Amino acid sequence: MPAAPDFAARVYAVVARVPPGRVTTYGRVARAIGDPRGARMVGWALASVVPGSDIPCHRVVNRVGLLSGGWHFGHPDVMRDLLVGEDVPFADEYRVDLDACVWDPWEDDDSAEGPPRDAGVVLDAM
DNA sequence: GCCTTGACGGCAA
DNA sequence: GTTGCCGCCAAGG
Repeated sequence: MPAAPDFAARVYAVVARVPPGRVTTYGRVARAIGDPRGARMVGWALASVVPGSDIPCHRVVNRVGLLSGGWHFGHPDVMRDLLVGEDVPFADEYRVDLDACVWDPWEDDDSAEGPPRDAGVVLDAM
Protein backbone atom coordinates (compact mmCIF):
# COMPACT_ATOMS: atom_id res chain seq x y z
CA MET A 1 0.00 0.00 0.00
CA PRO A 2 1.13 3.53 -0.58
CA ALA A 3 3.25 5.13 2.06
CA ALA A 4 0.84 8.02 2.46
CA PRO A 5 -2.63 7.34 1.03
CA ASP A 6 -3.91 9.90 3.46
CA PHE A 7 -1.70 12.50 1.84
CA ALA A 8 -3.32 12.02 -1.56
CA ALA A 9 -6.74 11.88 0.08
CA ARG A 10 -6.16 15.30 1.60
CA VAL A 11 -5.05 16.67 -1.74
CA TYR A 12 -8.22 15.40 -3.39
CA ALA A 13 -10.31 16.81 -0.55
CA VAL A 14 -8.81 20.26 -0.93
CA VAL A 15 -8.91 20.33 -4.72
CA ALA A 16 -12.47 19.04 -4.70
CA ARG A 17 -13.36 22.04 -2.52
CA VAL A 18 -12.08 24.54 -5.07
CA PRO A 19 -15.15 26.49 -6.23
CA PRO A 20 -15.78 27.02 -9.96
CA GLY A 21 -14.16 30.10 -11.43
CA ARG A 22 -11.37 29.80 -8.92
CA VAL A 23 -8.00 28.07 -9.01
CA THR A 24 -5.50 26.97 -6.40
CA THR A 25 -1.80 26.35 -6.44
CA TYR A 26 0.20 23.28 -5.49
CA GLY A 27 1.95 25.20 -2.76
CA ARG A 28 -1.37 26.35 -1.28
CA VAL A 29 -2.79 22.82 -1.26
CA ALA A 30 0.42 21.37 0.12
CA ARG A 31 0.41 24.03 2.79
CA ALA A 32 -3.26 23.41 3.60
CA ILE A 33 -2.67 19.72 4.19
CA GLY A 34 0.25 20.43 6.47
CA ASP A 35 3.08 19.73 4.03
CA PRO A 36 4.38 23.05 2.71
CA ARG A 37 7.29 21.11 1.20
CA GLY A 38 4.97 18.54 -0.38
CA ALA A 39 4.19 20.71 -3.38
CA ARG A 40 5.77 18.05 -5.56
CA MET A 41 3.82 15.31 -3.83
CA VAL A 42 0.62 17.20 -4.57
CA GLY A 43 1.37 17.00 -8.27
CA TRP A 44 2.25 13.35 -7.89
CA ALA A 45 -1.10 12.70 -6.19
CA LEU A 46 -3.05 14.48 -8.93
CA ALA A 47 -1.13 12.63 -11.61
CA SER A 48 -2.16 9.37 -9.99
CA VAL A 49 -5.86 10.17 -10.03
CA VAL A 50 -6.08 11.52 -13.61
CA PRO A 51 -9.27 13.08 -15.06
CA GLY A 52 -12.49 11.12 -14.88
CA SER A 53 -12.52 11.29 -11.12
CA ASP A 54 -14.30 13.95 -9.11
CA ILE A 55 -11.04 15.81 -8.74
CA PRO A 56 -10.95 19.03 -10.80
CA CYS A 57 -7.21 18.79 -11.27
CA HIS A 58 -7.50 21.36 -14.06
CA ARG A 59 -8.14 23.99 -11.36
CA VAL A 60 -4.73 23.36 -9.86
CA VAL A 61 -1.84 25.37 -11.23
CA ASN A 62 1.65 26.17 -10.09
CA ARG A 63 2.57 29.18 -7.98
CA VAL A 64 2.75 31.49 -11.01
CA GLY A 65 -0.59 30.33 -12.38
CA LEU A 66 1.05 28.55 -15.29
CA LEU A 67 -0.71 25.42 -16.56
CA SER A 68 2.21 23.19 -15.66
CA GLY A 69 0.08 20.08 -15.78
CA GLY A 70 -1.70 21.12 -18.95
CA TRP A 71 0.28 18.61 -20.97
CA HIS A 72 -0.97 15.84 -18.72
CA PHE A 73 -4.43 16.51 -20.11
CA GLY A 74 -3.11 15.82 -23.56
CA HIS A 75 -2.61 19.51 -24.30
CA PRO A 76 -2.69 22.75 -22.23
CA ASP A 77 -5.43 24.00 -24.52
CA VAL A 78 -7.77 21.38 -23.04
CA MET A 79 -7.03 22.56 -19.53
CA ARG A 80 -7.28 26.20 -20.60
CA ASP A 81 -10.67 25.58 -22.21
CA LEU A 82 -11.97 24.04 -18.99
CA LEU A 83 -10.86 27.04 -16.93
CA VAL A 84 -12.16 29.54 -19.48
CA GLY A 85 -15.46 27.68 -19.44
CA GLU A 86 -15.66 28.47 -15.73
CA ASP A 87 -15.02 32.18 -16.18
CA VAL A 88 -11.46 31.94 -14.94
CA PRO A 89 -9.54 35.06 -16.00
CA PHE A 90 -6.30 34.46 -17.83
CA ALA A 91 -3.24 36.66 -17.62
CA ASP A 92 -1.67 34.82 -20.55
CA GLU A 93 -2.59 32.10 -23.01
CA TYR A 94 -1.46 29.45 -20.55
CA ARG A 95 -1.31 31.51 -17.40
CA VAL A 96 -4.33 32.19 -15.16
CA ASP A 97 -4.73 35.48 -13.35
CA LEU A 98 -4.08 34.27 -9.82
CA ASP A 99 -4.54 37.83 -8.60
CA ALA A 100 -8.19 37.54 -9.63
CA CYS A 101 -9.07 33.89 -9.15
CA VAL A 102 -6.60 32.46 -6.66
CA TRP A 103 -8.38 30.50 -3.95
CA ASP A 104 -7.14 29.27 -0.60
CA PRO A 105 -8.51 26.23 1.28
CA TRP A 106 -8.64 28.22 4.49
CA GLU A 107 -10.20 31.15 2.65
CA ASP A 108 -13.38 29.19 2.02
CA ASP A 109 -14.42 29.60 5.64
CA ASP A 110 -15.49 33.20 6.05
CA SER A 111 -12.40 35.14 6.98
CA ALA A 112 -10.52 32.25 8.54
CA GLU A 113 -7.41 33.50 6.82
CA GLY A 114 -5.22 32.35 9.69
CA PRO A 115 -1.98 30.68 8.67
CA PRO A 116 -2.29 26.90 8.33
CA ARG A 117 -0.46 25.77 11.40
CA ASP A 118 -1.06 22.13 10.44
CA ALA A 119 -3.26 19.74 8.50
CA GLY A 120 -5.98 20.30 11.08
CA VAL A 121 -7.18 23.18 8.91
CA VAL A 122 -8.52 20.94 6.20
CA LEU A 123 -9.42 18.04 8.43
CA ASP A 124 -11.47 20.40 10.54
CA ALA A 125 -13.24 21.72 7.45
CA MET A 126 -14.25 18.22 6.55
C1' DG B 1 19.44 -2.45 -5.57
C1' DC B 2 20.85 1.78 -7.82
C1' DC B 3 20.11 6.27 -9.89
C1' DT B 4 17.19 9.79 -12.46
C1' DT B 5 13.12 12.31 -13.20
C1' DG B 6 9.07 14.68 -11.76
C1' DA B 7 1.92 18.49 -12.59
C1' DC B 8 6.92 22.75 -7.27
C1' DG B 9 8.52 26.02 -3.87
C1' DG B 10 11.49 28.66 -1.36
C1' DC B 11 16.00 30.75 -0.64
C1' DA B 12 20.70 32.31 -2.00
C1' DA B 13 24.08 34.39 -4.86
C1' DG C 1 15.52 42.50 -10.09
C1' DT C 2 16.82 38.19 -12.19
C1' DT C 3 18.84 33.65 -12.50
C1' DG C 4 20.27 29.41 -10.41
C1' DC C 5 20.40 25.91 -6.99
C1' DC C 6 18.80 22.89 -3.45
C1' DG C 7 15.32 20.32 -0.99
C1' DC C 8 11.02 16.90 -0.42
C1' DC C 9 8.98 12.18 -1.26
C1' DA C 10 7.78 8.83 -4.46
C1' DA C 11 7.76 6.09 -8.65
C1' DG C 12 9.82 4.44 -12.84
C1' DG C 13 13.77 2.67 -15.58
